[in-house]
Amino acid sequence: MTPSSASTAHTSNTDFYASHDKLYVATDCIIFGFDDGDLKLLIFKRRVEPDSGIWSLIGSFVKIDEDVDEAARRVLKEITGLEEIYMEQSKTYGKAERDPGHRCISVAHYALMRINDHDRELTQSHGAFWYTLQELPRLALDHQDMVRDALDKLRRRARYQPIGFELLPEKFTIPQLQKLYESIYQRELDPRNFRKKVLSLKVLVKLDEKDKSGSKRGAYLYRFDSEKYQELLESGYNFEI
Amino acid sequence: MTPSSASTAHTSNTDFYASHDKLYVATDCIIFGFDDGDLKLLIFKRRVEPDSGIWSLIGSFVKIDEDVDEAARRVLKEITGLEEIYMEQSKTYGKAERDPGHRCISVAHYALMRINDHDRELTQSHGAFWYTLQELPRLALDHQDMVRDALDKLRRRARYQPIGFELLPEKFTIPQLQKLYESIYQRELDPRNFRKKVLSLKVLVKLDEKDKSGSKRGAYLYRFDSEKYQELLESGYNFEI
DNA sequence: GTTTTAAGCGTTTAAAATACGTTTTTTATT
DNA sequence: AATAAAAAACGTATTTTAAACGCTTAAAAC
Repeated sequence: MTPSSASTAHTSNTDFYASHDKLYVATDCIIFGFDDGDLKLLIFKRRVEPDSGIWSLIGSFVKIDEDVDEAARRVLKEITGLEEIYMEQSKTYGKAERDPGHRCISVAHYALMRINDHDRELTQSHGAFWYTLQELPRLALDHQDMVRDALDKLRRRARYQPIGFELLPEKFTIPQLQKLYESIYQRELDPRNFRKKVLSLKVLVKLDEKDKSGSKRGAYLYRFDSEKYQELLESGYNFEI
Repeated sequence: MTPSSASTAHTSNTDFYASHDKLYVATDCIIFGFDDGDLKLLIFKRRVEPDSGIWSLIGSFVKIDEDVDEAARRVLKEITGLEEIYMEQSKTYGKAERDPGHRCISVAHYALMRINDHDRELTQSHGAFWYTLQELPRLALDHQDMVRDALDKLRRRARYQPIGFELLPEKFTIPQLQKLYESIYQRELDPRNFRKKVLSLKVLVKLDEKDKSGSKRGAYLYRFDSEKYQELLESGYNFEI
């Protein structure tokens, strides 16, 4: 009855496991999106009792034959209809008392997605809505901590991996990209220095189109060149923004 | 029967949980130590069947009423006899097939400790030994991945948090500190620039003692001033090495 | 006393970050 | 039709930080 992973335990005493038929494992998703110049979070208003009306992250139990990250992808698909979403494991929340009444460990994941991409009706039919970080209501359980920690990880990772592009449409302008980084780091950046910096990374391709929605003059559209980025990585380059 | 954390699931369909009485949660510890100029890892040779003789990380099941990080601390104490060890959650390993035969999710933690501090007899009585990263034998299950990922996280974190000091004795010399960073990053550093950099951080206190073990001339001992570090942090300073 | 070795202090050069000026393109206004 | 307004795009100067390298010092070994 000793599973071979737990066989790594240096004690072979596993009899406390007799009562372990009540340990649940779940996953909760911190879903980030960028729209209207603001970083937003997709949260969910429960419609069923108990706790109907309380905002929380979207989650689910992990099935017995399912990878934990697969469970997170399943949740994302159910709520957004999308399969190819950038996702990272954030942190596992394992306090014995974090969920009153039951022992449940949650493996949080954060996801980055383009808000326009997904089926707005589907999310609304689930009672899910986008909130800016400023407007965010109080969340259930330790979900507040989950958001804080995920944001922290997102900020750190965005500095050395080009994950920002996951939040923008395929084609975007430099000023749009700047607004994204400003909303992630919650501080203003100098437009001239920002432009210089991102163009020096050599992973953006300038297109012949302009986007006129943001200004009179319009700004050139760019796209992220992931092949070029891979090449650069392989030649020992390190991205940093 | 719906736990309220999983109540964050937007689906109330929880009947797949019927078979969940066989989902185990464990923790495995990646224990780093620094000795003799080298970064080392404490690993464990199983003495009992099955898998006797296979090297692996040290781990244990999480008890039903125990915080996950508490479980990791318990493991650390059992194997080293120490309670106050620096520890961070690393990552959760949740592939359904990671442990042949049983469904077991493992929440890995990495720990940093001073090798001389701990009870060598205790570790040896558990069949645990220190190995350098170069000498590391093949490990059981996905423990190889756990080591790689933990090392990656350690490297990233060591750049912006003064965690290196957890691996050194209370009093240490600048050249010792340099060797530590060299062994973490696996590359040589210029001693003159390194000295300049760490002293500019203003968190080391020079003592009136010298350590003569490393050279004829001897090098001044320093200690890390954690109060000063906290002060600096609060005044918006950010440590970076 | 001379050699050897690492510690400790310093300077020079290169690169990166920051601050800020100017021109360009287009729409709106008079 | 001329002009003002606003953001985009490009450029330069300054400051800060990182990298490269020289020299002196202290103490043991010969």
